[in-house]
Amino acid sequence: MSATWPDTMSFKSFSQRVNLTKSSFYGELYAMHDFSIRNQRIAVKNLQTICESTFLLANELGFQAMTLRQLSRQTGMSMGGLYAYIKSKDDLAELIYSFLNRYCVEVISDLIKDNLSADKTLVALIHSHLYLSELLQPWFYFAYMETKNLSKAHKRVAINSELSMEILLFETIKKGLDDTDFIIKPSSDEKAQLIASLIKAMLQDWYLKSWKYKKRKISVDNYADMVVDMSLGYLKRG
Amino acid sequence: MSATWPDTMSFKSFSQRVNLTKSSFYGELYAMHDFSIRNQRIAVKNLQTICESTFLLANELGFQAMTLRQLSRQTGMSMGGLYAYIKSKDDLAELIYSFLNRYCVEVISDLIKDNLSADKTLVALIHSHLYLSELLQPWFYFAYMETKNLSKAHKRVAINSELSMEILLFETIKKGLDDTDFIIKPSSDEKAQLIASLIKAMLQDWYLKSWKYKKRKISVDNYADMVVDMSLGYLKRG
DNA sequence: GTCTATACAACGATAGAC
DNA sequence: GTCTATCGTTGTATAGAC
Repeated sequence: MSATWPDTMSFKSFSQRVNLTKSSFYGELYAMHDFSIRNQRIAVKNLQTICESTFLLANELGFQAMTLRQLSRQTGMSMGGLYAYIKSKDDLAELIYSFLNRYCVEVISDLIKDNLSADKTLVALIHSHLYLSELLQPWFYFAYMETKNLSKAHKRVAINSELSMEILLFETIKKGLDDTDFIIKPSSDEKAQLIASLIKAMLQDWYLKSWKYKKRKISVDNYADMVVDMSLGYLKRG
Repeated sequence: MSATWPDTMSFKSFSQRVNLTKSSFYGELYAMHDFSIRNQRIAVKNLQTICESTFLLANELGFQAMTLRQLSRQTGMSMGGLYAYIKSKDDLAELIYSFLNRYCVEVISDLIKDNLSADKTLVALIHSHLYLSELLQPWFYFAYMETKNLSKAHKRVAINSELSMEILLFETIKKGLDDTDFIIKPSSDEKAQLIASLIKAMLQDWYLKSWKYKKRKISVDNYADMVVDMSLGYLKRG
């Protein structure tokens, strides 16, 4: 996750570059928070079980409706065992949310370092957001649906990070207008911002309705192409 | 809600046509379900209070997290008083969901009776969906976010009605391709369906992120124009 | 038609054994 | 590091007075 991004990005090449394996991913989660469990091998394995069970239950019933007794049954751990990893039920939601946030910021900020032209940056932003949400679909879905359950402080972070992708899109569109890569008539910041919002709505639908797209056998690459076509089509046409 | 729709539809003209007043709306809700309360005037007033309080709490905390004690406080009614209107907490969610569903089917089916050209139908579908969700924003938001809390039977209804708007869009796009109003290259049903999904994602963002658009002072008419431009732009360009 | 008072199940959380 | 047993709280729901 360091060299510049290639001009055409596929899900396959993205996955290879990010190189997200379960053990490295949950290893980072373990490293971030300081858990009372000292044995890393055991802790990482249990963290994975806890997170995946939470997604299974929360994405079916909602996080609030999910009880810790259900989670205990699903993970095969006891209530006491669970509480070795989480301070409270709310803490579990915040653990998941803040790790995802930190992880994504890392990947995306790595992406935009390269100083590409506006249209290439826009394409790269669309692709990488879709690919990242494809790799971490349950995490993205959970973060979107369960923001309500976060504490006030975390809620503010959630809203900011929700907006940061939109700001990136917006600034790229503005850059494209300045460089006359893009045309909007009549041109205005409000309009550029609205386009950014609409692009983000399309990006979010990929992980919010993933069951639908899987069922229709639409690949993330197909989806990305269509979003790019609609966005750039509009921006290049004027 | 009977005559044909005008060629250009604004939120104002839509509102006048649908003529949705609180008393008529909650009157219909009272008529649909049979409540034990015989005094219609009292019942309609209380139903409005209950629904609006539910939206206030559920859209802030989530429906599951909202307790009936909180709802009792918010409505100014006692627990016993509430239970004169609902059989259970889940019943409340289903009451809200199924009434919204019935109401929307009525309005939308009324709309597509007119046999307009594909592009006019598409514009009409986009406008009327946005306007309806603007008039009933808390209802739409609730229905989207709280589908998880419905019973299995209601969940299936929810998914079907979620798809029905998409099917309408899809069939309109296909009609436009047959009539060569629209161009997609290479043309395929999969692609037409994907466009329908993306349009719906943009429509949903209007009521899911309404706080954001209100804050930016973007009117539903502005939003509708942009969605139409992006959709028709793509479909007319090929 | 609405209230107060209460039943009782289920929840999150913890202490202490192992 | 994990389990069992248990605490206190809070939730949904109802019975009976008014």
